Amino acid sequence: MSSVNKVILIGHLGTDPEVRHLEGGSTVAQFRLATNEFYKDKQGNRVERTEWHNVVAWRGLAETVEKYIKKGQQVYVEGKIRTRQYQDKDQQTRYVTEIVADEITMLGGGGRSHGEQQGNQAASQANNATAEPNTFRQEPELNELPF
Amino acid sequence: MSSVNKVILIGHLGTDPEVRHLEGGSTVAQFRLATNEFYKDKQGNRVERTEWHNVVAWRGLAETVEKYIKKGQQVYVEGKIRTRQYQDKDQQTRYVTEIVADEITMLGGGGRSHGEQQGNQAASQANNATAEPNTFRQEPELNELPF
Amino acid sequence: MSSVNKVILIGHLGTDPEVRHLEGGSTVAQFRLATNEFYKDKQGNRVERTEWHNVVAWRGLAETVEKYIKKGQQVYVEGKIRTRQYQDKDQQTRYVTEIVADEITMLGGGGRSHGEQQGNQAASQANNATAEPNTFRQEPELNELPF
Amino acid sequence: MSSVNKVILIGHLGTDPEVRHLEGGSTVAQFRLATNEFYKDKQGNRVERTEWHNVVAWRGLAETVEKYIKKGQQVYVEGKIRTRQYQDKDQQTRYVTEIVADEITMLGGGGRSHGEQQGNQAASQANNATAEPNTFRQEPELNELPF
DNA sequence: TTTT
DNA sequence: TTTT
Repeated sequence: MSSVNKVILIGHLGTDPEVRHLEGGSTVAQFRLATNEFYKDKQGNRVERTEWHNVVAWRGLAETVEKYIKKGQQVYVEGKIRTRQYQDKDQQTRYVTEIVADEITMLGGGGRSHGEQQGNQAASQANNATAEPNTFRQEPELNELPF
Repeated sequence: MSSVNKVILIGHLGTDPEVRHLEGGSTVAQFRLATNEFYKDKQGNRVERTEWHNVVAWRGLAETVEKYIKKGQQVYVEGKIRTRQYQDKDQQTRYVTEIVADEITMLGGGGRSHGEQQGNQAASQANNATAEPNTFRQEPELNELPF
Repeated sequence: MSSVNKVILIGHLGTDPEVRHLEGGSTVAQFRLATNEFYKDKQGNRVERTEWHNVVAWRGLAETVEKYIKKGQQVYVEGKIRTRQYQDKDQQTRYVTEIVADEITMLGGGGRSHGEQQGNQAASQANNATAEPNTFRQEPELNELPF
Repeated sequence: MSSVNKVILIGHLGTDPEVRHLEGGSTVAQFRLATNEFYKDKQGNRVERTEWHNVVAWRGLAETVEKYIKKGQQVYVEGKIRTRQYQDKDQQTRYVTEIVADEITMLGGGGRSHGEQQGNQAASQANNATAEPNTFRQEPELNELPF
């Protein structure tokens, strides 16, 4: 206890979010977010490496992702790391590490692709009244790990 | 480009660090760090969930980890997320997500176990002169992903 | 818009928190938190510098601070920077920068001073059920800047 | 000791950076960075509040700021809080709180104003080889507080 | 496998 | 003094 598990990412979405509406009424949105780093290999060559993060958003935040966040967009994501296990098709235990988002902010001024500007305005209205436009926060709530 | 990949953890080590001295002269230290969260399940019962993070430190930071960080200790870790793939014993591709540490700080005032206070003093001397005692930073350097 | 203003501090309280119960029913708690850095001056001497942060907590978080956080304790504080102005006794405009806390976590295992261990247990019960014991979060709410 | 003092900001520059080249050869760059928050006042009206941060960058990071960062640009800033005192014109002690930057990343894809895209490419070459293009890091060094 |  |  007395622990902290915090992740801060700024990157671009590799695909449109996948959204599922669960039987209990919850919504889950998932997308892959790319961050990049550059380093020199042993030969002194400059190499780019892309890290792909599995971002998951729940409930209200998932619904906002569904409406306003698109492939290619640059976003700020704040959340926590969670590794969960599942059985693959051969019944072997596999692990996947995800970033469970608490807050997602659209960066870059928007307006880059079709309808995005409208999206942002709508987002402002849909959003929690105390948050900034283009910033979406997960309401603190039960966190049931329903996978 | 223009991306951010940052992780901040506070937790306790589940085991002593494993340290390897590579043929090229580099040192790598790895340990598992526990963070805990509490939530209510659908029946309203309070459930604790432990997240285990794979922390990796390189070079000077690894050597400091080897000397001063022990099982059970509470530490602050700042770093970045990196997922790498490897072949398991059945030649299947597997993925593991790690936290590559840039900075590790001992918390809790030390003195909890044998020789720790001495350890901290030695650490201050071993450490980068501009950093705080008990705070260890990775020198920015080539980052060759040698796994 | 689309902005981020986030502060993460780990330090020790310089004094017991000052708590005020406002006429509207709100509670405010304030304390000074010390962080330390070490650097070399131009003569190569090692110098320690203490930074004192003005931390402010509101409502439920303030009440928790009042009950469980004491002078000397090591805490993790997450929040945002806010500079506000006021008139000093000579009617001159002065500025003070504060950290408005969203989350406070007790570090170091507690038990260092009188009754602290009991305090932590009580804290677990008083706390938001989905949070960790020893971690206290501000409920997202109207943020009226009543100073 | 064992402390953390970390600030993460995403905002827009209110003015072009002011850059000074000190007699000792050091360079300092300063700019004001705006972050915004929205809240409801007691009457339920939605109010915007802008927080202005004093950002300071030193040495190589200052030179990069001088070359590539302009008024209006959206940037990510990582650094630490520092409050310093000075004597005002009436010989009264005044305090100012600043964010001493360790890392500055240009956001928003650039290309918004004249020559910015070229600027980014030049920046990549000027920059530390292991960092990302558009991300500029302070080299860890003596930190002499020369104000 | 940690911690309280 | 920024941005949408």
